[in-house]
Amino acid sequence: MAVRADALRNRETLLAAGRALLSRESAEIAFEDVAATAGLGKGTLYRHFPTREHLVAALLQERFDALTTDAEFLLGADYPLDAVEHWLRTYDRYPVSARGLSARFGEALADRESAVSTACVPMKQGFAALLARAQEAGLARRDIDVAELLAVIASLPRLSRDEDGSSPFLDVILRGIRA
Amino acid sequence: MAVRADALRNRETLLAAGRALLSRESAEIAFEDVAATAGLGKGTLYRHFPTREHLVAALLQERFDALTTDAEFLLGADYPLDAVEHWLRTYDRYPVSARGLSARFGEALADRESAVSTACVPMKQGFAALLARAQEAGLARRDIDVAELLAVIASLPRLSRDEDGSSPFLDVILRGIRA
DNA sequence: ACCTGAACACCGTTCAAGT
DNA sequence: ACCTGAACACCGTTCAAGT
Repeated sequence: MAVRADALRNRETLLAAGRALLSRESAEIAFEDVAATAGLGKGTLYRHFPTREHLVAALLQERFDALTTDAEFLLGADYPLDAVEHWLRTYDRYPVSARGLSARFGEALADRESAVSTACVPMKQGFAALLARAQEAGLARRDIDVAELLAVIASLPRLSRDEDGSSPFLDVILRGIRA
Repeated sequence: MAVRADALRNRETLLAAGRALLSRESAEIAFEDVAATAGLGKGTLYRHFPTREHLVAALLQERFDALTTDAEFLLGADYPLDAVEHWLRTYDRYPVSARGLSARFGEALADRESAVSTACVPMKQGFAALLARAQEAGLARRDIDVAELLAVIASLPRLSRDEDGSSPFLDVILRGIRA
């Protein structure tokens, strides 16, 4: 049950390499290259992260956690709908950047089986609570699937981005959510 | 300048093979397999379709054409906003199905350089005209990027689909479009 | 003018051998 | 218990030789 020190260190090295690759290339990452950049064997990479999805999930974990905290905090806000919109803007602005990553993210969020999907369950629940409050106040529509909403926003084409990193199309969606 | 008969026939065979592959597999298509299924050499495939995008564009052409015709027809409708919504529902329901295809489609639509993008210029223009009419009537918002709107709808997660093939999330977007 | 398929390269994945 | 890298497989792409 004890985790060897070198195993832990390797895991960190792999994550660092993954982070570097994801932020550099706008396109796709050669999974193999993560191992190479980390200076480790391919087998080690596969041992720690069975699929590239698992690596992505681990990399996004911090962001998920931050967003979960945000949601919990906003639960105490005065205006439920404002809280929902504020959270979604933050969510959208989060530089899931790195092109392919956001697309993959969107697909994964909608697919309940995926590694990323389970990694962000708390975040989803946090936002669902926020939304529920707005719905109960009669401010938001009830026919909204949280997973789909988040997936759509995550995969908003990253082309037309404003300077602050937000997507102009988000306004259309926010407006569509209101009751 | 004259096209050889066998070249034309091969092109059709390749398209048929591509169609078959795209409708069967829910996931991705091995580009190579298109040539194999068609019973032709890889070189022939590459001659006709330099990238898999070009093949996809050719396959989608009929649909684009049909949608362009729809848009032209609806330009004569009585209620501009209804016309816009009707057209978008048809667009959404079009079984661009085959999983990966719709995602690829969404990305391509947003990317002006892509082969798919140029293939659907008339369709985009047709819809843009419909939308402009609704905007002039004060029924639709003006801050809408046509390419982005179509790209988003095309990449709506294909998971939660109603029986008729439409996405429930489309309602959120339609509502968000209204002035 | 077009077609073919061998040949090369790249990348994902596994696993026997090592520590 | 974990790491390594050779080895295999698959697929994309090119191109010299053929018709």
